Amino acid sequence: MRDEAPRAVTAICRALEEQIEHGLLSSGSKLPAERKLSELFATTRITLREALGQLEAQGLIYREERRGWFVSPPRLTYNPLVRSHFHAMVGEQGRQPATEVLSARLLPASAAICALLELPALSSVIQIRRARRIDGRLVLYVEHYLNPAHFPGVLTFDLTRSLTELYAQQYDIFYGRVRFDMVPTALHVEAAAALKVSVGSPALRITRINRDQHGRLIDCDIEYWRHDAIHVSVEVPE
Amino acid sequence: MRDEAPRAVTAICRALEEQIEHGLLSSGSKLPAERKLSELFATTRITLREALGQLEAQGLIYREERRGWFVSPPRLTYNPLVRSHFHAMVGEQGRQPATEVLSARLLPASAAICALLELPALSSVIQIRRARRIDGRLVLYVEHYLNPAHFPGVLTFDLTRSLTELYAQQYDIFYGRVRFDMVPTALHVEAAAALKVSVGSPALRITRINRDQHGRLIDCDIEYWRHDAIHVSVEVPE
DNA sequence: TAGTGGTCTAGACCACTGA
DNA sequence: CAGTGGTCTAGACCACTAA
Repeated sequence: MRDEAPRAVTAICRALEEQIEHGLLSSGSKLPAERKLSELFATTRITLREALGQLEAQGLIYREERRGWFVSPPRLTYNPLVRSHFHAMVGEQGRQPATEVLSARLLPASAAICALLELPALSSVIQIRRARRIDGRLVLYVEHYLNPAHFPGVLTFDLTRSLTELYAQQYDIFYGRVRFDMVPTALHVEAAAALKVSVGSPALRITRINRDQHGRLIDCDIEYWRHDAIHVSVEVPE
Repeated sequence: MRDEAPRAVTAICRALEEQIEHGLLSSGSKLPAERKLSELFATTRITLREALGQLEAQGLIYREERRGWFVSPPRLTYNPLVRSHFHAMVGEQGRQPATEVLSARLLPASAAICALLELPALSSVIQIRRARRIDGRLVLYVEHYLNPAHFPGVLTFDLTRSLTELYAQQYDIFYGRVRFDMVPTALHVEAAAALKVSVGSPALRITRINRDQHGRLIDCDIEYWRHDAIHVSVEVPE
């Protein structure tokens, strides 16, 4: 049943795993070129890339589009039960956060967004698209959709900040009930482009639907995390 | 920047997605042979398999080792905050659960298990390995590790049942605090063999560390879910 | 036993990155 | 501009599944 075939792909994976574990290839460092590696392991690039793909699936290495393969840094711990935001969470774990705004505008809500925010047909929503980094590495692509009724003039503020803080300081709005939905999936074209990785890379999609202190639906986020950058932790009390 | 290249792989993905969405290929049905498909799309098997791999990453299709490709059924909703167990959860969602025991025995605890259960060095633990199905499809491989001090004679019972119920009925032990850790990763050799899929298939690993009503660490589970079979949902109260 | 998926070879061209 | 990754071709053999 188990045959432990000494497949070429398996052998390459083992060799690279071992080098990484023992710190010969340290977190964030770049692997040699694919052609170099395929020569080193006496195989073809196709076979070598299959091995790299498996290590990527495991979350041990990752790639940046056209730049090569790198050793994955440790995962960020994400606790949905703790009210926090990206910058605080990353900082608390001793890492460097960064945010860039890709676009921010009012647009017609798609049917899916209308459903999430319980808006009537043909509503407008404020969409904010952002990309976020940890220690310089792009790890998260987010689309925020805000109910414009609650956030007049929000597009005039600095949107690289935490929205949580902005809501509190400018609108006296705080998060109340929140619903999280997490689905392992792959990056679509837009998310892949924003994170500078190839379409179809594995990802964890986290959808958040947020209510405020009065129980009103105020906004929702659709987050795409690189699958190797995150670790979700939930502590359930008695 | 965006170039929307009409790549062969992308075109194949689009075509198959469209057929699946419109129900021409229904949930659970088998795709034609790879050679047939590569002929149909006028390309090589390598290229075709790249496209299938992307659809697999998205969770739209899955494969069974050496049996072919199938359209993925809907995901099971998994809510860590709701105390339930596999059979109840699956049944409530209108699906057919099934469990098989792969092995059950007392063995020396690995260092990792000692740490999770806070056992002294060189302890023994009870290991139960099981595979679980939804509507006939293998979706979950689990390793349970029980502190033997709390469960004398547990190996003599029927272990295809829910352990939650067994603990309650035979030992008056109920779950108290529970800690969940969820990590997107790939299936290792044992898990892949149990689920009859290829090593390195994407998966969601959920580690549960369970305490009883007295706050004692009683057991832990290491679950490997097929990544396209699950959808984690968490509702956070105010 | 026929057909299928799993694996591998040995190349090729292009677009882009980084020096 | 050299080198790299992204993509693709056109085959091959083997082990296993299903009839």
